[in-house]
Amino acid sequence: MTQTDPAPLPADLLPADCPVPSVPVLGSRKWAWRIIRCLEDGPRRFSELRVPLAGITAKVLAESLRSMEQDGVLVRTEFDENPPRVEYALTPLGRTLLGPMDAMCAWSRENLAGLLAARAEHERGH
Amino acid sequence: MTQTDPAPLPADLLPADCPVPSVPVLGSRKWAWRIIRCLEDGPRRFSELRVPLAGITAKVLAESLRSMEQDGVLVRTEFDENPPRVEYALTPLGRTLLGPMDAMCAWSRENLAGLLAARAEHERGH
DNA sequence: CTGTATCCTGAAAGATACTG
DNA sequence: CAGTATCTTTCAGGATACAG
Repeated sequence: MTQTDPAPLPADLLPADCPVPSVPVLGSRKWAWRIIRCLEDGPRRFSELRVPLAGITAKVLAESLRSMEQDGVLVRTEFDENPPRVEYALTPLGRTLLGPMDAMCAWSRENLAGLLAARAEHERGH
Repeated sequence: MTQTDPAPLPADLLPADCPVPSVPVLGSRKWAWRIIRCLEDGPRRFSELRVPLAGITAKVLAESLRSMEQDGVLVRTEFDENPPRVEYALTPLGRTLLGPMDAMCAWSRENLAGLLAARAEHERGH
């Protein structure tokens, strides 16, 4: 930073192209990615989400949904009925995530097998 | 899990219903995203990486690099010199990540301010 | 049905000291 | 220079029980 390096990697290299260390909303929240996918085709109820998100607990699902609601990528709508009914839907902002996600999903589909193979190879060798 | 799950898949990698639950390599590793960015323009030495990755410890950087090497997205090259010199570079596979990452970075640039505002709003009001 | 309230675990990260 | 070795911390996630 205050040093005089011959050919250093500038400390501001990252902010120029990548403002954040990881992807907001999707980083550091295990289920966020899949939750968004499950809402892609329309609003879903709490219990509806639990089916495709096999294994998720109510607690974690509720936490994830609340967090994502605070980020503005989905909205929670509570209907005054009995039994209670709550729906979650992507916001317009949330929908803008789908494009970038598609790119990442395509990459994963194409390279997941190779990744697993590479890791297995390394584990055998050492 | 105490459940009797008939198909125990790598829960962090393989989807139940959605394409990909999270991004391999980039998910669940805080610094991976930025490390790849730092290698985008060419090989870098260990100490060179520590500059733009301000705050990362040697331990975490080494761990992250090892992990990513095992995934096959980067290679570690050790030169037999004194003082020791080691370079890290993206593999062709690693380079294929840059495209999808660009899409995500663009999204972040465009929406980060809005996200922070939305969260701040939620924390203030409710 | 849609959650909360607790308690617990585990993996990644950070702090610090040391080494070939 | 390029790491390793420990130790501690942190916090998302999971198990379970309970509630409006």
